[in-house]
Amino acid sequence: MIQQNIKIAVDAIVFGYSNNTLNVLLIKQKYGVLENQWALVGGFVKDNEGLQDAVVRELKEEAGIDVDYLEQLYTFGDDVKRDPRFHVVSVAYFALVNNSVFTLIADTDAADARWFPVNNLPDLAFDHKAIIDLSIKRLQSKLSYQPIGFDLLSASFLFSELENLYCTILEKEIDRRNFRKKVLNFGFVEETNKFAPQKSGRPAKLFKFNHKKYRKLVEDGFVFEIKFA
Amino acid sequence: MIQQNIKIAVDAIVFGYSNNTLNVLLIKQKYGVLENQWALVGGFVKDNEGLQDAVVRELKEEAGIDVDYLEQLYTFGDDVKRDPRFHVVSVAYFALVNNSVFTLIADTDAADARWFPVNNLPDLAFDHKAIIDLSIKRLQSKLSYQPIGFDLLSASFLFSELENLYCTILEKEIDRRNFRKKVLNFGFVEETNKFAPQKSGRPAKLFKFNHKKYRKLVEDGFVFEIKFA
DNA sequence: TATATTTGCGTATCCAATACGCATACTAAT
DNA sequence: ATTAGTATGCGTATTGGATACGCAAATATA
Repeated sequence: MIQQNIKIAVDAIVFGYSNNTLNVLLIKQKYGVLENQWALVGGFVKDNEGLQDAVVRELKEEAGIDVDYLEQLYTFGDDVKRDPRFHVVSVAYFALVNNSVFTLIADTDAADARWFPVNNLPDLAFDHKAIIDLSIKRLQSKLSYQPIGFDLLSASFLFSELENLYCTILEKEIDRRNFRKKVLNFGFVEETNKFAPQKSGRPAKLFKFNHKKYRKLVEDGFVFEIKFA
Repeated sequence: MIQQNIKIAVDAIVFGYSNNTLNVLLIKQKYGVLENQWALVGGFVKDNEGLQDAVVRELKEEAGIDVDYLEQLYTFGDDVKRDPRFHVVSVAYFALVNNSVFTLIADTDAADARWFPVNNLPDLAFDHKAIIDLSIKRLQSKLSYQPIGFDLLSASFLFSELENLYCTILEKEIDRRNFRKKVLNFGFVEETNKFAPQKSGRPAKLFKFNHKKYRKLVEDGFVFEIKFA
């Protein structure tokens, strides 16, 4: 049997969107080496535990949440000193939660969990800042060719919310009217008969993302894509 | 210190292109558990060795090559029994070699190395078949938004070769004339004053991919993209 | 009643992708 | 020689989707 002194960890970069701001979930552990240090949700993989299972477990233990979207991002292990204690390879996962989860984050036994706006992050443990930077790039590019923006909103949402989400995350100006036309043309974003609680201006209909219709379209060869000049 | 009985390995999926065929590099190890079994190039990461360093080392040891393109593909570790002996997480890397490397592969001390056409693979060790399938999908999609096709050809190449490469890998028909127009329009594929050894038909100029020009264009905001109906 | 504000729909324009015609330059066969 | 065959290289017409706008509708507020 091979002798090897490398540990495997997983980390989760969880994004939430609220009030026109993109946020990342960070935790401050109550005990251990990372006490008093903000860090990504994560920890060591257990023997006979799958990687994704490990992430799901850590998300539950440390932040008390289930996420809406989860995919592997990248495995960090080129710098053997990224953890100063010993050689750790970390498999980072990219996760999204919708607005209702966003509002419900609470501290757990293990850690203090909080949302931080991506452009106002505290000092972070290890190379977690670099990992978050990579995730943001991934989120930006994914937004263009996969309908993951909907995972950051509530089940029903306003067009202006969807539009602002794209604007703020991609840091681009987009034409409201052309955006609407294009998205409605896809056919999987449907208007409901409900209206949003009134603010100012003309009352706005609530819309829904029809997952079933989207899957069907993809099966028939549809390729999602949203671009801006 | 944490106790953990998981091993970390790396695997490389190396693609080569020749005679209108996409090939994968496989090895049959001369000793050990994988004797007489075709498998991807790979092995366990050493203590205090970076992941990418490990891949580069294995490629040299087992196949005697340096690759032209290398990037992390995916980390396989959801199935804790993917290696029946013990729990192994494998970080898979995606690699490309150009035509001159392709012709030079030789057996090494460690293993017998051979190219196999992707549509005619032998039985493979572990989950290596699934890993290759994923790589092919990655190659197909990368071809559309990164100029990696050039890494599979010689330094100078015919337009028909580039064209066939796209056709065979993407399994699509494309209009020769429009393809040529589009690629030349990019500005980083330049004609040389050399001609290819004559076959039949009108003599064809050799072309080159100008890396420097490409990088400059990208800096100025150029986004590579090649699509087919 | 006027003003501000946001929503929702429609049309004109333009550019890049597509479809396709055809001359060119060679080899090979008769 | 002449003809057929083959692959290269260049050009133009068409079109469909992205872009740029104009503007009416429906509410709150002053």
